[in-house]
Amino acid sequence: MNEQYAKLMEVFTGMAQVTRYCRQDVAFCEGVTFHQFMILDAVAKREVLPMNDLHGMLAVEKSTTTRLVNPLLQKGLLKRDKSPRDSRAVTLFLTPEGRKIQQRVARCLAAFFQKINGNIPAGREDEVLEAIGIFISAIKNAAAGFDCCGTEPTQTGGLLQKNAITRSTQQNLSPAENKGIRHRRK
Amino acid sequence: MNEQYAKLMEVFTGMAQVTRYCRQDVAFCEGVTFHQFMILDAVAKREVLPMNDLHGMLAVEKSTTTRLVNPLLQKGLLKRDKSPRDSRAVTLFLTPEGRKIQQRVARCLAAFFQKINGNIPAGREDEVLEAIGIFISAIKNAAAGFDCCGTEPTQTGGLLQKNAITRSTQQNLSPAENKGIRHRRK
DNA sequence: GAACATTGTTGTATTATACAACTATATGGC
DNA sequence: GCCATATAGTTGTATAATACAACAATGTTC
Repeated sequence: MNEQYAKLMEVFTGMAQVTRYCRQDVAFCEGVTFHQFMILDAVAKREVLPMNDLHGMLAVEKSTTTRLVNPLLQKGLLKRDKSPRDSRAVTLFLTPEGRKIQQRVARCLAAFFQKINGNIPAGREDEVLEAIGIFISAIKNAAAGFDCCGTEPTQTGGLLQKNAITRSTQQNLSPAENKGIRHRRK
Repeated sequence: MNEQYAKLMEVFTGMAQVTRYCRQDVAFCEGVTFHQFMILDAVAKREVLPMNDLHGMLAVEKSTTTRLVNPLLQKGLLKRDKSPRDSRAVTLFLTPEGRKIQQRVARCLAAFFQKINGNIPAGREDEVLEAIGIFISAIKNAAAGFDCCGTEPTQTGGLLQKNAITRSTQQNLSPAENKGIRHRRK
């Protein structure tokens, strides 16, 4: 059991390292970052993607979705439309330029993936991929509603939302006691 | 091949989601974040950990290491020492409080890990874990020196360092003239 | 001992991200 | 139809993570 713990810890460490490789602010290819490409790819797959679906795919807050999508709009790779069914909702689709970039990056990525595959012992590629899938699902399920120290119910139900636990214990540093009150503007 | 691509893309998406679960700024347990715990754990394992080793473990720049360690020092969970061999170098060790927290969080984490294991089909736990290990190594190897679109040699040799590719949209490179002004101590 | 290399910190800038408050729209009960 | 409430998205604000550059204090080499 203790050994299992050590192994898992190592796995998480490895995942953290790998994750940092796909660094968010670094352009992977064609001027888009890895995560930006994930969005392009998701849109490409669906042709027209409701913004609302993106929150879940990225596992982030809706405001974050907005901000992650913004640079792609600014670059002219994505466009927005109002949903005809619900005029609050927004859908995303690729511009011609966006489609071009998506395809180019996909080709680059395929090369990367091939290199990864080349580093997996021959014949075990499928097995390994399947195992990762299992593992990821296992984590997601374990994470859903898991509350380590009983700090709080945390029944927000989000798939991976574990927020709300004492947002940082950051004390002093910059006092900045301007705990400004929310003023309605306009 | 195209299917392989789709599968890998899905895996990366899943990893991104899972990673965000271990959100960096959110306390996981006992007031420390997941990543902070990784540091505590690393120190606990080695008793005395040279700061310099941490860069690689975390796969970050040295300045980042400094800043990631800082909150743990402030909380009194870690202390620093000068290395006796090299007075530039710093080593880290746990305070009694730090040891206590590390153990407590480790227990929480063990529960989490157990839950994960519980979500893996019975009898396949080891197989799955091994596969992840293989996969992570494969990515690391593939990432080392991989340059998607031939933007540049990028022969910096770091294990996962892929920096230096057009940092964001930043165009105006700082002129080369700031290159030789190194000595002006005190 | 001077030139260079290494370790760590600090200055600066950018991205990712959440939460709260807000706007605009939808929906269900009456 | 009208209100109360719910939902989709945006914006204000704040913080963390992170890199790179420049620096300081040491070590190393010849």
